[in-house]
Amino acid sequence: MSAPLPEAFFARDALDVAHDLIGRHLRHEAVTLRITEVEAYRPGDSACHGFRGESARNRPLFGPPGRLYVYVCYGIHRMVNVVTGPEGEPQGVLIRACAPVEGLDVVAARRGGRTGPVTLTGPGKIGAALALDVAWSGHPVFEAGGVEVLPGAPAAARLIGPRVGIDYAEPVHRDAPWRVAEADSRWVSVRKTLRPL
DNA sequence: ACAAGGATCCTCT
DNA sequence: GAGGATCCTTGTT
Repeated sequence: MSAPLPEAFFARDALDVAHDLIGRHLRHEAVTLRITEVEAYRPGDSACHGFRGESARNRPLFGPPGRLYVYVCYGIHRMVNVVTGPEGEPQGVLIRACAPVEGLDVVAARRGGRTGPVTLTGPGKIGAALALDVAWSGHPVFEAGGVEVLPGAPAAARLIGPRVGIDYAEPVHRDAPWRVAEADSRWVSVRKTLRPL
């Protein structure tokens, strides 16, 4: 039994938190996952949802750190972020892929009868596996009893590369190596644009 | 009230 | 490797 990482863990720049989150655990009820791939979205970043100001959807991004920011993408997928940095600055880390630790049977049951092996590579699959929706947006991850980020074991060997699906961003942000993944893990998406740290 | 587009996923070839 | 699915959020009339 380990306590969740404290609020202060998330009160840093999104890129620092992104690197430090690889190998940590994400738990919701019976399901525990090890984080294997993330992306940092930062203040002044034209790919960040907070770049064009605050709205009802992205409000948690501007709030204090250590809270979830959950939104719906393409009308289907629930994307899970953890807010970072000081209150007032829009920044956070998107969870893109995980490895199963516990509760894989529950995850499989949540896949709506879909056949084939359960995969956790891709942000939409993480939201589904943890049964999160936008009602969880704003929920703290440093308190026991809901969604928790646990210490796990940080990964020393990492890969970095550009983020996925943000071609609309300014080139300086589009090409920035703000995606981080665990090296030597099969639970990583879009591997071809990643390189050793 | 409406139209447009999206930090994706899955199923083909 | 390419294209369609699918529906919520946002900004504009």
